[in-house]
Amino acid sequence: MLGTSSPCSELEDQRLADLGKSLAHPARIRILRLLLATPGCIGGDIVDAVGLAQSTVSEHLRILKASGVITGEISGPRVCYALNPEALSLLADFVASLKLPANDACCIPEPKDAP
Amino acid sequence: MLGTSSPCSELEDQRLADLGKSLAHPARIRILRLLLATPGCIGGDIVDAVGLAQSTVSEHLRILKASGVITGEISGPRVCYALNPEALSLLADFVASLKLPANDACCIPEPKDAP
DNA sequence: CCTATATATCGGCAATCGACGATATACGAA
DNA sequence: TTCGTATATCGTCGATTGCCGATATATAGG
Repeated sequence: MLGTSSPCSELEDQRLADLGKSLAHPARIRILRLLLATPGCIGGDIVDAVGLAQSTVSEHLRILKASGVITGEISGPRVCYALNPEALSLLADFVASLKLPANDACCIPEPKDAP
Repeated sequence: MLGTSSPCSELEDQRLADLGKSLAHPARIRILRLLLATPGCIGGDIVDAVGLAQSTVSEHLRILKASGVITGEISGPRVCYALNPEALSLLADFVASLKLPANDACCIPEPKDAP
């Protein structure tokens, strides 16, 4: 039906929501903090730091990786996780746009009702 | 200065996660966009714009209000919703901090001192 | 080869989320 | 007052999430 009607809303809303979801759990925030603070962080240390089961931490890492916020590179028997802050640029820009005075940042959401 | 050294970043992690959760749904992103693009205060128009049931939209508005991202002021028979971008400052600062002098030195510091 | 380590995946369970319709409440207007 | 509009809340349902233990996979080393 609609599909490509909206130039910049539908898809971007979903993408922004995915990025928000990747930040929507304290364990994932903590993981990001650890990656920021640790020069060359690896998984085992993350498990200790967050205090959850290894499988649970692995799942959080999977979510962060899926949203692109972190990268995981196999390095021998371990995996090197690293921040990929560029993935959050879209979210950062959106949040920043909310602080600007009332302007039409992108496009005005249109009612579903079509003429 | 800000905090008290930070014996409990756990609270801040939770606060950041709550803010992230408020952005973790495309309908809520869309509502924020609408509030940004609309000069006046609106209520019922939001329901039309997101295309969900009125009770569902009200729930999303409640979530946004609970996290402080928007404010709702009673204005006659309607409610005037408005952005409160300051509530997102904590999240914005956190995201920005991830981009800073980040650890460019990826990965493990070599297994040099292997036993 | 076999063993130990590190990470990923599977199965299951309780809790939360998102959606809806129905209903309740608050206010202005007639 | 009563009526109509606008928003909030309630009850319920299916889907998803977060957590765990157990197991699978991959690699380094003996």
